[in-house]
Order: sequence, then structure tokens, then C-alpha cells
Amino acid sequence: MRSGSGDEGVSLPQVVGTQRGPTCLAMQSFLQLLRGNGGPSLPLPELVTLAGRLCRDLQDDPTQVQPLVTAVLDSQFRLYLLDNADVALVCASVLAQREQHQAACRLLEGCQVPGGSPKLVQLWNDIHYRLAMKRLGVSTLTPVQKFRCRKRNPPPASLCPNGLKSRNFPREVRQKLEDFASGVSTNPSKAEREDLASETHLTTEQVYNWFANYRRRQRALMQRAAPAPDSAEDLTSGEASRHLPPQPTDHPHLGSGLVDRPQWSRPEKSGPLQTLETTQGPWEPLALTPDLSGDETMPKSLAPRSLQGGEIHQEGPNHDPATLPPVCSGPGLCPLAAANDMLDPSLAAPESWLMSLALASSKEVSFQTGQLIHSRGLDVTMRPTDAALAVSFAALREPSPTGFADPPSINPQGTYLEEDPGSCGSQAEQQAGNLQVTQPPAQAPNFILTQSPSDLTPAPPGFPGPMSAVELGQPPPSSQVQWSDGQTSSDAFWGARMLLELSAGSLG
DNA sequence: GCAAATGATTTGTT
DNA sequence: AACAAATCATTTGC
Repeated sequence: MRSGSGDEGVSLPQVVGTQRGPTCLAMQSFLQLLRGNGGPSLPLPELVTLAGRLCRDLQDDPTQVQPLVTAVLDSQFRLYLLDNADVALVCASVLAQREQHQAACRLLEGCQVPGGSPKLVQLWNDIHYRLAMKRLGVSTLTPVQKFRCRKRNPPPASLCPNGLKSRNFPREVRQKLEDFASGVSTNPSKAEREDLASETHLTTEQVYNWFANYRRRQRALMQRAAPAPDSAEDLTSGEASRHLPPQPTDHPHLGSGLVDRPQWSRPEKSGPLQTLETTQGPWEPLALTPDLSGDETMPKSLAPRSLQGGEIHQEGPNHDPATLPPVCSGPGLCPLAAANDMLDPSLAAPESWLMSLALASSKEVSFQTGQLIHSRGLDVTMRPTDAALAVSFAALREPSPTGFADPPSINPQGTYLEEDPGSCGSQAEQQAGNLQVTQPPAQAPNFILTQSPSDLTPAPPGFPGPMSAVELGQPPPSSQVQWSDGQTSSDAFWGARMLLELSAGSLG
């Protein structure tokens, strides 16, 4: 912004290209104009414009700028000339360089630059930084010291007539962006960003940055809320043990708009559960071996692996991603709003339950964080969304009538739900209620199938026998699943229904 | 005064 | 170009 320059369309002596000579022609004529007796031989506005152009062009040349500033400050037209932003900037800068800080500040206070000037504000601040450094006897100021300096020495209103702009976006703007992130997408398309930019009066780049920061910080929040140890030493390190997961309700947007991560808080000792990686890779399979009974230690096959750049790690023969249904990620497949409504971060990681399910069934299970669960061990390919998982989890916490029990041999110390099982229980109840499932308070934080599916024939009371993919409606790659009763449901929720029916014993 | 929040920038990758 | 990650600078809340 060059407010106050106003040098377009005025025929003035050329300065550029001649400024290196000791006798700048333009400046010589300018100095002569300044010395005019009784009034300038050039109309005042043009004189001001010429002064501004000279100052701008010569500002980096001390040998030229010094006499120029002296001439301006000694001129009878000083007050007019200083209303040009470039003149004021150069003059104040020179004064500041001469350690005449007070004079520079008075000059800046006195100039009336139309519309203000960010550069002059910056200079004003720089001058006060220097004064503060001098006072403190330091060579640099910390950002906070600078901030306080600015607060103590606000720039004159004439330099920023519209007031100092807040660095943060207005509340309404942020609200709009957050609404979009939680209700539509955290990753808006270019067209959507352009729409948002015009709605919020931000630039598309600002909108992009906002969503990038949003995604990043939501992930960080999740990682902080649900630290999954990468290694044994992580479990004992101060960093890992210092921060307990914050209450999810403290973060109104936690769980809103996060489409690539599960939202549940995770107990610290989540043991063999896969670390939540930040990748958005389509799959993060985890091959489980069935011989975990009674052993709390992490099996080798469960050692966390880093997953870089969405690379797919496959360790089991049944985990060819090409044969798996597509990740539920489209808005049509995973109604985000519904997911968010049902999502409850306070529920312990539902992967735990499904892992247990698979463990007990002596089969393999692999899962991708939050979006996809694949348990071929049950002849089921589950693709619930986060919401479905939450519901599934809630339903599965019903231990006895569904054939679930607490085999201490597999998960002897309630590893998955160590913290505050009571609150989890009430949450589970609430979640289950959303699907008309009566959920008693959780009495045992861990459950497991007592038998593998192959041993479940005949099924225990209320529990279905081994289920084939056909019986359960192996999810086609499409978005609809047909159930045995003829109903169809989107695959966003069929995993939940499967588990609900499973737990209610209505399947099979 | 400190920590957290926030917007922007830089760098590297796909 | 889009994106993630790391980082910086600034602002805010306590």
C-alpha cells in the first residue's frame, strides 16, 4: 500500500537511474523548488508528490537521502511534505538513525498520511523497540517484549485511522470456518475454499491455511488426547506419562470434522493396539496372532510400525488392499454430521474391542484408524465409520446376554479401559440409546469372546453361531447393504448394525 | 510471566 | 498444486 503517494499521472523529473551520482539532477531541482521564495514554483501537491518519489527512490542511498531529509525538514512546506507517506518514512528513519528517536516520534505523530501507513506503523514500532532495547540493555527483544512494547506505545491514530487490525480472524469468520469443518469437510475443495473466502472476506490462501492449521491441530489434539506408545520406552518416558488425555468435552471441536482419525481417547496402556499414525493412508492393517492368551506383553507382530506417506503395510495373506472394500470416505458413504453426533471420544478405543473379538476368534483382524475395520476372522468385513464404531462399542459392552465374558486369560487387567470406566459406561449407554439399545452401566471394562467362531457352534444363548459373509451381508464395495429382513442401510452404519444384531443375538 | 492459541511461512513430498 | 510437518511470530487468557 502506498497511501498518500499519489504520484501517478504527474510529470516529474526522472529520478531512477540518476540517483547514484553525487549530484542528482532531480534532487537539485527539487531543492531549488523548496527554496522558492513566497511559494513553490510547482503546485504544492506536485511538490509533495515529487518529494515522495525522491524519498522512495533515494531511501537506500544515505549520501543522497541525508541532504534530502535535511532540506525537507528545513523547508517551510515541511508540514505538507510530511503528509506524504514516503517522505515521512524516510525522514523519520533518518532521524531514528541519528538516534533522534523523540524527534522521529514527534514527526510520526504529526504527519497526517491519508488512510494511514503500515510502514509508518512499523517504523514507529521499530523506534520503540530500539528505545526498549536501549533501556533494557539488550540487543534483541523477544516476541513478547515486542508485543508489550507495542502495547505500551501504540502508534498514533493518524498512522492507523482504522485502528490496529486484530491479528486473529473475527469470531464470525472463525465460526463459519469451524462450522464448515465440522459439518462439511476439513478439506474443502478449491471451489469450496473460494466460496468460503468470499463469504468470510479472507483470501483463498488464508482459508487454505486455516484448514491446514485446523487439520494439523486437530491431529495434534488427538495425539495428545490419545497417546499411543510407539515403544516400550515411550510408556515409561516422562512425556508419555505426563499428559493424561483431556476430557473430550473440553474441546467442542474435538471430534467434529475429523474424518481421518478416530475420536476416542485412549488409555495410556492400550498395549497391543496400533499407534495412531498421522497418515491418511487407506489402510493400517495389524496382523494379530491368536496366541496372546495371558500375555500382556506386546507380541512381536504387534510392534508399532511407522507408516510413511500412506504406504500400505501388509503382513497377512488376507490383507491385500486390492481385495478390500474401499475406505468409507466420501460424504455419501460417511455422513459426517451423523458420525459427529454419535461420536464419543470418551469411549475407549473401539479397536480394542474388535481386536479382542478377533483375538478370541483366533483370527486375524486389521484395522485402519477410525475408518475401517476389517476382521476376516469373523468372516466379516466391517467398515463402520467412527460413529458406527462408537455404537458398536457401546453395544458390545453388554457382557453376559450376548455371550461376551471376561476371560482374564486374554485381557487380564482391563488394559483397554483403565481410566474411569464409570463415565465410559454412561457414555456407552447414551450412545447405545441413540439406536434404541438399552445399555446397562458397564461393569467390566473388558470383554472378550469366550470362544472363537469355530467353537461357537452351537452358539451360546443369545449369541449367534459362526457367521458367514453371506449371512452377515458381506459389504459390497457399494454404499448399500441389504439385510436379511430386506432393509438396506448405508455401509456407514452397517457395521454398527451387524454388531448390534450380533450382540442382541438376532443374527445368524 | 507463562502457556496456549492462532495465523503465517518454509520446506519437503506426492 | 495440494498437502503435511515443522516452525515462527504474534496474540490472548490466566
